Amino acid sequence: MSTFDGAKRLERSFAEGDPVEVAPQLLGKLLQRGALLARIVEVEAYRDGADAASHAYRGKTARNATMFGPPGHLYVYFTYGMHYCANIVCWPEGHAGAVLLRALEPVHGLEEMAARRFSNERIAPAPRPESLCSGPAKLCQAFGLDRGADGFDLVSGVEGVCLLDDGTPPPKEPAVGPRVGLSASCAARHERWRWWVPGDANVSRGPVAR
DNA sequence: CTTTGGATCGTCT
DNA sequence: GACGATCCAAAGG
Repeated sequence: MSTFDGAKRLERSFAEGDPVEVAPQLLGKLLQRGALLARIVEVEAYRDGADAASHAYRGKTARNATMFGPPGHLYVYFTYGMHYCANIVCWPEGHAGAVLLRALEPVHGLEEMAARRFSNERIAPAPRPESLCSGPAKLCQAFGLDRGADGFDLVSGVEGVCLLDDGTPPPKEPAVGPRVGLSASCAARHERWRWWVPGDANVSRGPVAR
């Protein structure tokens, strides 16, 4: 598990706090898996029993158990019958919270990402780089993350996936807005707990994207 | 350009 | 039995 270009692993303490505080700080950090490397450009925060949009809202279950575990681990869930989404677990063990990775800027391994995203068929023309990781399910597909990756430790990186810091600071003034995909009846749909790098081409296309 | 509908199944009511 | 922390292709302006 080699790091990249002198980038350093994130400390576990980085994820020990409130996901609403941690999320914007993750903008600019790197996700690595083998030769794959990409920079985080869009995130959302999810809390616990006080956040009606969170998987942890109604307590611990088999699906969301990782959210209640120690910080700095990967929480991957299956949704819509065909997609996976990846989160970074926050808060100390026993307290559930996470940051959803919504979009990444591909840095290395674009061809491998494209191969996972667009299996078989067309090798050329090469897909636009912004089509590889510009959504929570897209980035999971590009990185090959599924329920088998749930619980991976992103700090030690022992399972082959880790978070790195190459010194790039988060934006001083990140763009902010409401979270994407919440139903009209969700009590927490107005919370502005989505952050992204202003103007980044890899940010997901949502109702109020960009 | 924007809008719509289909795919597809684990999870919780 | 209903509903997703989604994506894509196709249809409509």
